[in-house]
Amino acid sequence: MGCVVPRLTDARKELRRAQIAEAAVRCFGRNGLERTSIADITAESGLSAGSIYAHYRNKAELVQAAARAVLIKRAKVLGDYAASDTPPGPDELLARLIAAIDPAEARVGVQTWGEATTDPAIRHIVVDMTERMRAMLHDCVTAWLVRVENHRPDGAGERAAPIAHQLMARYQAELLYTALRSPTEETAP
Amino acid sequence: MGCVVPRLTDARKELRRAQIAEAAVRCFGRNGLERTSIADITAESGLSAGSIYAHYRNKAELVQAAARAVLIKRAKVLGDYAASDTPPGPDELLARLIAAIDPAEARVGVQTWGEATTDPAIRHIVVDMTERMRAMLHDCVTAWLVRVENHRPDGAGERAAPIAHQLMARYQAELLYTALRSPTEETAP
DNA sequence: CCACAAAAAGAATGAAGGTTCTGCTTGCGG
DNA sequence: CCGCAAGCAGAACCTTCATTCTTTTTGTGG
Repeated sequence: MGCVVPRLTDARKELRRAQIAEAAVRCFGRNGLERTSIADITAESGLSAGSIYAHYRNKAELVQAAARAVLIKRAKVLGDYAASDTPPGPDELLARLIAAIDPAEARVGVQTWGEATTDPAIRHIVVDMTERMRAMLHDCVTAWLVRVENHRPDGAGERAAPIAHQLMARYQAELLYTALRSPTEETAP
Repeated sequence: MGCVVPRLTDARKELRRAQIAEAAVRCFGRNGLERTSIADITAESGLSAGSIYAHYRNKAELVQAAARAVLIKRAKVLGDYAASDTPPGPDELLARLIAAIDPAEARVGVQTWGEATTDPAIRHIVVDMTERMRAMLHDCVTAWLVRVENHRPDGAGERAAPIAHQLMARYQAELLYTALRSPTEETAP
């Protein structure tokens, strides 16, 4: 008895989902969340509409997946610095984060902000990841404070908060500027 | 001979355009740029579809008008402080600007950022207004520098630039947070 | 007052695109 | 090797608007 077999292993399934999500991110970055049709993603991913709907219930879920993918990738960059044993100072940290911004992903990121203003699911994702990133920034700054200013670990946390807040603001502003700079022209020799 | 007469005077026409644009801003703030149909604006403004199309060539133009309206209003608030003869310091200035943020308009503002990533017309409006606001911020800070630090006017401009840049970043971040905070619930006693 | 054209209303149109449906393909347990 | 269900492709469907067209209203110059 029992099922004859599920055809795609979980890992394969996740791979397909990722493949679709990545194609979606490229499309979104090029044409925007709403101006991207399923047909566009179909063309970009090489899969068919039916296949896409086998992996995502609807377009909204795809948008959420794309948003998550972009934000997670961004958080990962920050995580590397946070885990580093030689934490860079705030300005240096910001500079590195800015240098790591990918224009296409910045565009999708800003688009998700717009979407988050009305879509609760997206908003949750954005707010959640923003808080997570600010926490990592906070950890980073705290570590730096302890190293450079020889702060006691307990006092450093409090001092780090406004700095982390400001870093986040400046980083987000830079994301916005990057997204607005050269939105279409990118394939120049 | 000659035309019998144009029925609406220019002032009246401009009033209608504003009426429509304001209704559009309300709708956009509630449901987002793309999820707002002409029918929605029809209901909100009390006018008919035909009438709207008599004042705006298409929806894209309406979106542009809404974006302009929101940004101009924002710039006006800043302009008042810039024109003031007792310029507030950067932190005070920022606090006042933040206090003047209207949640609904913040939402539309953020939505236009998202749209600007792919729509050249909107991008132009957003970039243009952003630069204008930064310039006003710069003037504000310069005036304050001259007053408080007794800077020579020539040196003050250079010193003001990074401060204005940072203020802008923090202001925009605050706009984003406001837009993400309580996006739907607003009509509570 | 009248006539006339602008302006408004609202139904009609048509296209676009998300979702579903119908078979064909395929890889794996037996 | 065989068969079956999952994957997949792609056409079909159907809703949802943006936009246009037709008709009615309205305000003003003469």
